Amino acid sequence: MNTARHLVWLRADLRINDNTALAAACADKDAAVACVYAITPVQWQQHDVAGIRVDFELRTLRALEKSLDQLSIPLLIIQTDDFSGIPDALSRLCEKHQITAVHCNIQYEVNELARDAAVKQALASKGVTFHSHHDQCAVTPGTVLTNDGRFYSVFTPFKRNWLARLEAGAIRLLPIPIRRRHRFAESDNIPAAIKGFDSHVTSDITLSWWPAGEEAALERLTSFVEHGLKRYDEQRDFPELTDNDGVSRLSPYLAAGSISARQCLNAAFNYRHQHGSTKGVEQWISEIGWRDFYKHVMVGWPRVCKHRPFRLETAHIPWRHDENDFQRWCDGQTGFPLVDAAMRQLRQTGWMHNRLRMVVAMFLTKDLFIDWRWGEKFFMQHLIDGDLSANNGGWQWSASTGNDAAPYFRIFNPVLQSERFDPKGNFIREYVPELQDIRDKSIHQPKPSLLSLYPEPMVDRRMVKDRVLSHFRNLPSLTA
DNA sequence: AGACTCTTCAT
DNA sequence: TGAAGAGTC
Ligand SMILES: Cc1cc2nc3c(=O)[nH]c(=O)nc-3n(C[C@H](O)[C@H](O)[C@H](O)COP(=O)(O)OP(=O)(O)OC[C@H]3O[C@@H](n4cnc5c(N)ncnc54)[C@H](O)[C@@H]3O)c2cc1C
Repeated sequence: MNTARHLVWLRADLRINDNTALAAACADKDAAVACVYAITPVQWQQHDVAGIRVDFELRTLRALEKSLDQLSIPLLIIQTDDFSGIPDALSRLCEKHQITAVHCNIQYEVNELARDAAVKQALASKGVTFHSHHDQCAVTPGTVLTNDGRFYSVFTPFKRNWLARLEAGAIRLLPIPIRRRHRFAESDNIPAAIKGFDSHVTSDITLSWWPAGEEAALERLTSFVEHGLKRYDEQRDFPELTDNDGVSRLSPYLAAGSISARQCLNAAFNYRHQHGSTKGVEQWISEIGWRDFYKHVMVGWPRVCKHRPFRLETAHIPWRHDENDFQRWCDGQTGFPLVDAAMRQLRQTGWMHNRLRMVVAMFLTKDLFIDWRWGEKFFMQHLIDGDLSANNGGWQWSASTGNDAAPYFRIFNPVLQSERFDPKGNFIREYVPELQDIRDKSIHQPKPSLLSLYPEPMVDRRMVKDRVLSHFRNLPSLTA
């Protein structure tokens, strides 16, 4: 008798726990199942995927291959330059192995949706069915709507509705599928590296901060829930507490899909059930809410995928395109210690603390008045957790071009932010060795010195607010 | 998820 | 002299 053969196309869901597409493909206990992953270097280049993110993903795949093997599910690899080659590559794969159904979890970005539509069509012409599942968000985009049936553009009411939906029923995590009885292929080799995507981060930091795979993700979650969750609200704004579980550092695992947002929420809800609610738990649940929120916004307003501002009236703001100033920001040579420490953290570790992402993004877009899209791109090129919706959301928040963004007149002062959130200068000293010997408060704004290698502040903050106001003050109000 | 200035009122 | 609150952007 012929057993059914199903394919799971893995993308941003590199796990066997709580994976909707994988579970669907395995629902038929007798079906033989294979997974496939597509390497698309030219597309990645166009999407500014960071080398360290590719490296992380390849390492994740190696761990995943082992756990899939336990289920008697091979992991296949296809490679095409960009998305346009995928319909053909998948069709041929299905033909070769007589696969009749392909499952995947939806990615909501514009290019990814177009890619999937083309794949569906190509497969249909070969008699192969294509099933795309909602999986990435804790609550499915399009199902959290305002009373008049529109997507929320403001977080607070969104969150109220979103949370009510989650709390209405228990979160049910999908189990690991049972082992297959039949196997129709062997796993392909997973390349150790992809040309053009070298990680900019040293291997010792990579190994200590970013162990890859599902198990590593679950360990990170467990450690954070145990040590950080309760006091998250008090610790989350202090970058120096990162190594003490001040924040979860789960973002790369969520971006690669080594862990699901549902698994994270489930852990938080369980903790709340056992130990009672704290501000910390509620705040962290809220952060997972932001992740869902920005994905929902992207579905409701796809223009944010296309370098366009959410607030259309800000489309013609004459942002500066000054290469030299931009380069100093990229290099962490602005002369503002906290900004520079943050940018160097990004380059040294592939990650940056949330408070600092806001500080450096606000500095680039407001103090330097440089185009937020330049910063968005640079972040994508260096972040291990680079994610279009969260990154775009964060940049448009900072630039005041987004939905529910920072009001244009509410500009961070990087020196005050430094005094408040790195009071002892511990974080600055960790990443800016030139300032290592400054032990007192002056580290937030070092006195200019001819002997110092550290640069003087690159901008006179007294003119910053006037410039921003002059461009934002008289914007027409457009809606769409 | 701010910063700044000005006023008031208690030392 | 400065803490606290209000108003402004
Ligand atoms: C300018 C800017 C750019 C950003 N770019 C990205 C990005 O490319 N990828 C990314 O995952 N996050 C991005 N963020 C959001 C946030 O900074 C990171 O998710 C967070 O710092 C990751 O650290 P963590 O896992 O320890 O977070 P935690 O504080 O432990 O939060 C848990 C999880 O909640 C989610 N989350 C938290 N805050 C946000 C947020 N503001 N928006 C969306 N999701 C959030 C993340 O998935 C995170 O892993 C950006 C923020 C800003 C201001």
